[in-house]
This record gives sequence, structure tokens and C-alpha cells, in this order.
Amino acid sequence: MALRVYNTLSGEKEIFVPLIPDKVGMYVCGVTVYDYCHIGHARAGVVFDIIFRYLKYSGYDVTYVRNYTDIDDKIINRANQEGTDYRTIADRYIQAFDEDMALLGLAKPTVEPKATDHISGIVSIIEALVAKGHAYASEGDVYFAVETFPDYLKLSGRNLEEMQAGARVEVGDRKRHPMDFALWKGSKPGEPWWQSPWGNGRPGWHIECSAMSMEFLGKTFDIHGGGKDLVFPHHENEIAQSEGANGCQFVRYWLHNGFVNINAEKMSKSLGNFFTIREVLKKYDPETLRFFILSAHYRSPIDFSDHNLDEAQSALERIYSCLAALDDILNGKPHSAEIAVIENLSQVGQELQEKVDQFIPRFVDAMDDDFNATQALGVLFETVRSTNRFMAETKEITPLSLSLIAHVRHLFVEAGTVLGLFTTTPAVWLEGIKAAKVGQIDLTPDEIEQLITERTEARAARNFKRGDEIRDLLMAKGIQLFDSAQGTTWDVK
RNA sequence: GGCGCGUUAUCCAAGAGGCUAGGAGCCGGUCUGCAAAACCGUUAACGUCGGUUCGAAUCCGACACGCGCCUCCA
Repeated sequence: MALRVYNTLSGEKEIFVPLIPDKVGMYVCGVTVYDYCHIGHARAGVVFDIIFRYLKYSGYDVTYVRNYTDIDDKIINRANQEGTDYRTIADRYIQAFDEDMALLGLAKPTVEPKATDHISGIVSIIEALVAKGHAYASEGDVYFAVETFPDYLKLSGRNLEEMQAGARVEVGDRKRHPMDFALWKGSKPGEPWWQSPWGNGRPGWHIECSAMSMEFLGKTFDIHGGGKDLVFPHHENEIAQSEGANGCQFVRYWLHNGFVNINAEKMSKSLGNFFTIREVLKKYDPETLRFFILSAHYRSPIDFSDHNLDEAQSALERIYSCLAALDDILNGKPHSAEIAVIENLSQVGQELQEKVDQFIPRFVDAMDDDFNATQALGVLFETVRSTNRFMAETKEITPLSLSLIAHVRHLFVEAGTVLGLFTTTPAVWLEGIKAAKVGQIDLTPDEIEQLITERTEARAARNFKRGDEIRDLLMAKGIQLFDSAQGTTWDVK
């Protein structure tokens, strides 16, 4: 099965055929750097990270461009508030963005251009648009004339008349048509500016993406991504600018990720119901957040809540626990990942062998179907169950069972490179989760160990009453004990 | 007002005409001094009303409810 992607332009899943065989050009709208990123940005980042990773995994040579919008009204406002210049603000939040995305384990895009480094490209496109009659200068501004571009609104499936009926359109007296949008804004006193044929000013928001994508990917390229809220007006305007200037198709496949909701409502600054990535990572592990994002299809809305994050963590712990158990078995033992004789396996072993054989085909099928990571995770969990069953049954480790286990371990690494998971040594990851939980409990690990020692002594003396008291006391504080032949260990519930 | 999306068991969530999704949980069992963890088994669903079909969560229509975009937004 070939890769199929949902294209906003057609409203359907289409078979993905790149412009140039084996190569993919992909542009994703980054952020306007005027504040810390919230979970919505994390989702967009992770979604397109997975798409990037999967395309590479599928053998494509991918050029992935993700921009920084480092000049904009919001950045200027912020700079004025703080009594500093726009560059200081932009650089501060570019650094913060990079830190956040690195924590979330995002692979670096091929290029991360800044709008202010592409002013000359922006000016060239505007000049071409003016020359072709798609744009006009007006009192130091330059506007795109939407009525000159018949395909306008083809992405969002609207039409100009209906849009105006909706009314909330500002009629500026500098514009010929109320829907015309700014390509270039004449600078007001005190604002940063660049020279242009229309006087000193700065670019409008939409034009920078047209300029940077053309610079690195050419006039026509394969994939353009972003959040659903960018469909109109941002992406619609990009199409108008690029196709108006170049006279050819701009983007072949438009991909849009769904929102992060809080209580079924969109997370947004105006509602005040947003969480920054930094806040969330104080409480949850980055892979937990990533797993949470992967637990719903990328186009669906996803509801952000402590309960859902907790569930994501439990689910991820299930996989990591299995991997840690595998590592325990494999540790220090020589093994080959080649399976020799299947007939020697028990029924449980044969079932696992089947899961192992089907693993990559099923994983690829899921991801080929519009990057259905949620379904792909189902494949991992089924394999976890089979693996647990096999380990529970296997008393004696033979070279054959060892190689089967090694094979399973390798498959999780392979899936992990696509999903951006399992980058940490399982035992270390589990320890980290435990430590984070301990931090929320009013007992130190030393105190817990002391109580466990006391309980072990009581139990050795067959004083189970005292032993159970200690266990109940710890349980009340959220500490679970595990008795085994090797002794007692503990974890935080 | 225009355009679009969604409604799957206790919760989260895939699936898109006939094939056990998955996770968390509930309830049994193995194990254990008793537990826990782990494992095994089990349970349960497709918003409502019609239609198409041998067969519908899946296709079509109506309705209800929820949400998004139309303004800067990922």
C-alpha cells in the first residue's frame, strides 16, 4: 500500500506522489516569536515531526523547511511594552522555541529560516505581483487585490460574497476591496523598517512564507503544513501570492493538524485557557506529552487534561516496562536477531513470532494511511502483550528465545525512530517517572527504605500484622510495595 | 448568517459495507502469609429516526447535541 494523505485542497485522502521521485519538499508554518509556546504549538510540532520522520523512514530525501516569523505587530508590541527592540524579543523566543522543541524530541528541520533574512525575496515577489496587476501600492502600503485572483478561497471552500455577508471585515480606506490583504506595510515612527520601492516598511505576515518556501523549495513543492486555523486566511493568501506571482501551482498537498482543546473548547490566548509547554513539562515527561499527542489522529481535536495525560503515562509505562524486562533478559547475553527454527517454539512463542513478522507491515500500513500513528500504537501494544506472555512462560532462556526477544527489542527501536519514542533507556525512563512521582509525596526515598526494612524484619518474624500496617501506611501515601523472591521493591502509584 | 467537522462501551481512542483495534478501568483466575505488580480469562459500543443493501458504526437523508473557521492564532 502506498502512502495516502488527506489533502485539505481536495478534502480527500490522495495517493502521495512527489513532484520529483524519491524527493519531498515540505514547508510548515512555524511560530511568531513573541511569547513562550503552548501545547497547541507542541502538537503542530510533534505532528509534522512524525510526518517528517515517516517520510524519511519511507526512503524519501526530505527537505523540511520550518520558519520563524520574527517581525510582526505582536513582536513590536511586546518590545514596546518591555522598552526594548523587536530583535531582542524575537531572539529570546526563538531560543525558547528551540529549547522546547528539543525537549519534545523534534528532529531538526533541514532549514529554519527567519523572515527578516528574506526581505529581498519578499520584495521581489511583491514587485512581480504589482507588475502583473495582482497588487497595488496605496499610501506606502501594498495590498493584494483578491478580485484579480479567481482561485482565491479555493482551499477553504468559500466565496467572497459569503465572506462579506459574514460582516466582520474591516473596510480600510486604503484598500480597494475589503478582503484585500497587506503584502507590505509602511512603517510608522519608531517601528523597524526595511527599504522598498514603496518606501520604508516591513512585510505583511502572509508574504514571508511564500518567499521562504520559494527560496528553499522552488515555485511548486509537495507538502505544506500547519494548524487548521491557518487555512484561512494565511494559507489562502499564500496561494494567492505564490500562484499569482509564479503562474503555476504552489503546493500539491495541504496538511492541517487539529487543535488542542480544554474541556472541548479550543485552547487559545483570548480564552485564557492555555498551558505553555514549559508548564506541562514540569509535571509530565516529554515522551508522555508526545505519546498523548499521538494518541489521537492528527486531524482530530484532542482534549488536554491531567486525566488524559495520566492515561498516556500509564500506557507508555506499559511499553517501557516491557522493554525494561526485555533489556534485563538481553543484558550481557550474546544473541542474534536471526530466528532459526520456528518449530521449536511453543504456541505462545509462535504467536509472538507471528506478531514480530507482521509488525513492520502493519506499522507501515497504519502510517501509510494518512499517518495514523494511533493505529500504529495499537500494533505496538499487541506486540507488548504477546511479548509479556512469552516472557512469563519462558523459564529457561534458550538461544532461540533470546533471538526472538532481541528481535522484538529491535522492532521497538525501529518504530521509535519514526514515532520519536523510546529514546531513553527503559530502566532510566521508568526511574525518572518514579522520581517525579516521589517528588509529590511527603516521604523521602530514605524514609521509605527504612520502613521497608522494618517491614521485612517484621515479616521475617512472621509479624504480618505489623508488616501490613506499614504496607497500608505507605499505600495511603501512594507507595506500592512489590514482594518478590529477590526482596521488596516499591513504586509510586 | 455562510462554510466545515464530530457524536464508538465506564473513560480515552482506532476502524469507514461482512474480518478480536488498542489503552485505562470493572469483575473472575494464576501467583502471594495476605496483597501489589505481572500474566491469563471475561465484559461491553457504535447520538436519534428513516432509507439503500443479502448484510450498515461504516453509504444516503432528516433531526438532535457538541465543536471549529469566517479577526491574530498551531
